[in-house]
Amino acid sequence: MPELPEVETVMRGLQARLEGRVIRRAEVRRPDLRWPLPLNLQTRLTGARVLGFRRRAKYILMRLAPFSDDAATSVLLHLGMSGRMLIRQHGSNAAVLHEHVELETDDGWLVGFVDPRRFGSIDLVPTAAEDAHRLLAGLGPEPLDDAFDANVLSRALAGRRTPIKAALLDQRVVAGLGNIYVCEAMFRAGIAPSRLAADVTGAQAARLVSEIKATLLEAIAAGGSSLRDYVQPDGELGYFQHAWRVYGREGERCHQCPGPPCPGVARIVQSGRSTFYCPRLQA
DNA sequence: CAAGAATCCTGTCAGC
DNA sequence: TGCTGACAGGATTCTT
Repeated sequence: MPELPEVETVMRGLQARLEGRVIRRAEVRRPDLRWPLPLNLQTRLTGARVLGFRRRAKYILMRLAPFSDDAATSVLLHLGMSGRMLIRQHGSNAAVLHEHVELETDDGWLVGFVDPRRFGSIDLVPTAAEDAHRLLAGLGPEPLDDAFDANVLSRALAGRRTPIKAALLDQRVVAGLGNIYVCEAMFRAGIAPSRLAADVTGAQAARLVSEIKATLLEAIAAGGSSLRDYVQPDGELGYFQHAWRVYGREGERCHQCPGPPCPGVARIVQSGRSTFYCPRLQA
């Protein structure tokens, strides 16, 4: 479930294992994921030292030290719907299904990119111009940045005749939210998902901003605290249990309705995707 | 232009 | 059990 908090947790796990290491061996096992992979990906990875990581929206950027004659390059990675990173020690391993890329570090660890649905992507980008990459250039503000505030959100929503749910999923409005965290943040902010973006008031935008930040921060904290070095015993990196208040809870009580019992979490479909919400608390 | 649908792909689960 | 259809955490591209 790679939305922003999961991607952040995956990135921290990669950082702990890869930062400062040299990639002794790289294996790119297919020519494409969502898009064609760079023809020189395997070559560029092999022998490269990993300098550091950063996250932008749901993308992970891994900076590589320059080879003698070229500019510093970053690997741009997106997990799509089903992408996972797998970390394990060299040796004693059966083949993993759908492991499309595998790295081996100079201290004997294997880092695998596993993605059954292949909606993920990997590209190379000059480190000096990471944000100019076509996949990053159009992204809206980072939700956890101070620059993402009520005014910024209000301006982004102004005039949009689309449901607030769809607007918050639009990565040009705010970058990093997905279906789960949008549902959770709207529930916490008491905003009905079908309300038109343009009709969200300034006060409601402020409430949304603060609940988006709180929801994401809590999830990141849960990921960091529930994983040892961000790796679970099975080697899966960065995924964790989290108790959603409404997501996936159709028919259950929301536990926040005052007075009479909650009528139950409702599920509707908006632009082809499930929305979970409390019909009484969200207006 | 904006908004919604269709699309890429595989795995899982409910229902028969 | 095996089959079928619905659905899944994303985001671009195609239609209206």
